Amino acid sequence: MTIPDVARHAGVGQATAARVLGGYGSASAATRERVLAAAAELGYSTNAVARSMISGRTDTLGVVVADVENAYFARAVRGIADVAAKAGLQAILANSDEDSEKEKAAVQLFIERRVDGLVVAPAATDDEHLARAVSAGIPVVLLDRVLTGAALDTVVVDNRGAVKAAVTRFTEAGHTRIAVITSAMPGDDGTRLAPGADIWTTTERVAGYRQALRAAGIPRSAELIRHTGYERAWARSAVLELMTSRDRPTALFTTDNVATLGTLDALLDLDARIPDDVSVIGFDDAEWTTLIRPRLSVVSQPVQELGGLAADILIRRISGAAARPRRHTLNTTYIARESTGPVPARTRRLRAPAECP
Amino acid sequence: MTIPDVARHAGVGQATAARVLGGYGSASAATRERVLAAAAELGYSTNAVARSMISGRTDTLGVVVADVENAYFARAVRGIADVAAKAGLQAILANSDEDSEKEKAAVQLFIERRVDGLVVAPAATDDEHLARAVSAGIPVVLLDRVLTGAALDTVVVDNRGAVKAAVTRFTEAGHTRIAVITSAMPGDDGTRLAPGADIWTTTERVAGYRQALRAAGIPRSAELIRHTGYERAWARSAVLELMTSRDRPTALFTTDNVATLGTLDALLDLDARIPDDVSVIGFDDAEWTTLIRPRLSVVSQPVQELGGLAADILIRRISGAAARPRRHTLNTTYIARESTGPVPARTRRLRAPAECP
DNA sequence: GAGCGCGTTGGTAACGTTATCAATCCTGCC
DNA sequence: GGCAGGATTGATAACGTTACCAACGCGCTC
Repeated sequence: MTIPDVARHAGVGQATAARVLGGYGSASAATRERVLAAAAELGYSTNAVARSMISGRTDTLGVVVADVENAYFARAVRGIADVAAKAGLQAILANSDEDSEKEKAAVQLFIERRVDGLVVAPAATDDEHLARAVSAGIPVVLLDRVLTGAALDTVVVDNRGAVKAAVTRFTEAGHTRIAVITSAMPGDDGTRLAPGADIWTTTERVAGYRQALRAAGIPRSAELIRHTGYERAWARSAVLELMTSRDRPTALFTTDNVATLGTLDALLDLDARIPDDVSVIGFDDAEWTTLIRPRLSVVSQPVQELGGLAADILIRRISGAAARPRRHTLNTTYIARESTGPVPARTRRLRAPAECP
Repeated sequence: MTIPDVARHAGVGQATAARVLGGYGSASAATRERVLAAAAELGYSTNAVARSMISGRTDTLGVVVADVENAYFARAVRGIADVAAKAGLQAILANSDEDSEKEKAAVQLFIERRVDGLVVAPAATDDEHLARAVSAGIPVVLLDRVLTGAALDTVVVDNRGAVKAAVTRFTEAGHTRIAVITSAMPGDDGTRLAPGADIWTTTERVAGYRQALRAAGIPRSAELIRHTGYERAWARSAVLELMTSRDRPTALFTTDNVATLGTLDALLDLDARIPDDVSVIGFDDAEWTTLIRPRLSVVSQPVQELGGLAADILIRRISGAAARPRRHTLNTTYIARESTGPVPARTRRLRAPAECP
């Protein structure tokens, strides 16, 4: 069922039927009614593909995140989809799994689909693929992560400052053995990153940790920085090892969801008492942080707003806003709960559980 | 940059350039090379919109769920997107918020977009909008929920059986005061559903609960069925009220994520000891269920497989499979952890915390 | 040497909409 | 009564690709 069909059935010209059905131009009340009636009778539905063909717009946004299953990205996607829907756009989703090749392939597909805009949480460290999108006339907004050197709108939080402030609470409470656990992919040893695994967010958070230590005059020690990879179980075993080592840390900062989960797994397995044996602060609040005892203190970020703002900027760009791309930094909040305390007088020996293979 | 441009630049006919770039038909190695070189030089990228225009396929799936932010749907969407991506399709996402009007609007949009297939977790109780999609040649697969009377492929778990089995563990342990908490919208009192809020999944789970009671010869009592609405805080206050009432339940079954979260909030606020004061089983395992003490016993469902299977069926339909639509039921697993125990000898009086406004 | 078949090539129609422009109708006014 | 001017109408081009078909050249066979 196409416009010519409806036009014939209503006894009007194609162009007239098209105007009524497309809601543009003018038509008399009488013809409008006849066309609408004919359309209803024939079960006509607009072909958005043909419309996009000529209008040049597809009313879609491409969204590339690491993994929707991750609560952080799920919330961000929700924020994007909500704002997009309000503007009549829909979101097409792609998961990169932090793999820059997958990300590039997804972006290429989005360019071919002629999406109206692109929200990307970049795993890649270069922006060639994104520049291609921009030069194809597709505005791009970066989410969660800055890409240095790329002239793109970017929506982030002040990761470095937030972590510095949080870790400073540790140092002010007297902690000097403070470890940081991330779920970035480790290189040879766990204290360095695998090539290509330098996600901006993680790097910034570790930098904030370093700044806090330096400000407190605490010498840095490499073995307290643990990159554990994107599986919860890997974070668990890294922390298990860390916490049973000689001169173990008395405070842990986890830079993300997965690291936090694995870290708590380990502490539970070790029967470590929080905060008596070890203090913990996590990055990013989750639905379960008030369900555990003690409740987990966290750095909370406005994730859904982050996504919403990204979509908002994109929509403005799509409708022609030409301002210089800039970085938008949203505020984080430190939520003090009960997982932090003073340095234990004597560090109790923790025993790793027997591992079952 | 279009095919005619590339053709001109390469000094070949349009059709020849089109064949090389579209990867169909035949072309000599020499011309292929020339065309590809010209395309690269001009920065040509296929226009998928134009391709869809004539091929009739858009290589997209429409996905309608209640809310991606909900871990259940996030996992399902991930399953769908993975299988789709493997087949060269991308997923367009729409959130219905359990609102059947939003769902219908989203489906209509998807029809206009000419998506190749549709995965829907229906909030609506009729299937008129879905029938429209089918008659427009778009195959539809239902996810998580059955729509009685609709001849559509459906991917679900045996909710009734799973809940019956779980609740039977309560009855076998001697519990007789067993409550069920759902996050369906309540009607006038909390024990009935609001009009239009009868989501199949919830109804089935409550039916399973009823069957288990009947099988154990326990008379049903309406005040033990609580529909609390889709906000965690609402589940909390309902449980607060329930657990401080006379003759309170000694076992709680929560039918979903949100209800489980709110229920645990309430029990924590009441200082209720699990399972000494009250036993708890939840539906659907979450990442935090092993993080709380005692660990939460749950009915676990293969959510990602559910989504993957839905996408799989859809893809088969798209490539022409004509078998009669049927229901696919995946298995759930009961995971026994530590949140269940025998009936307390004497029910300890629980005190509601002072509410702060 | 003519004919046949196959790989290659190019011209052109088609997909279903919106955009453009000219033609027509109607109304109000001088 | 004639005419200006706006509202309404319809024919047709255009978007960029794939589908279709005819034409060409080459090697091979009879």
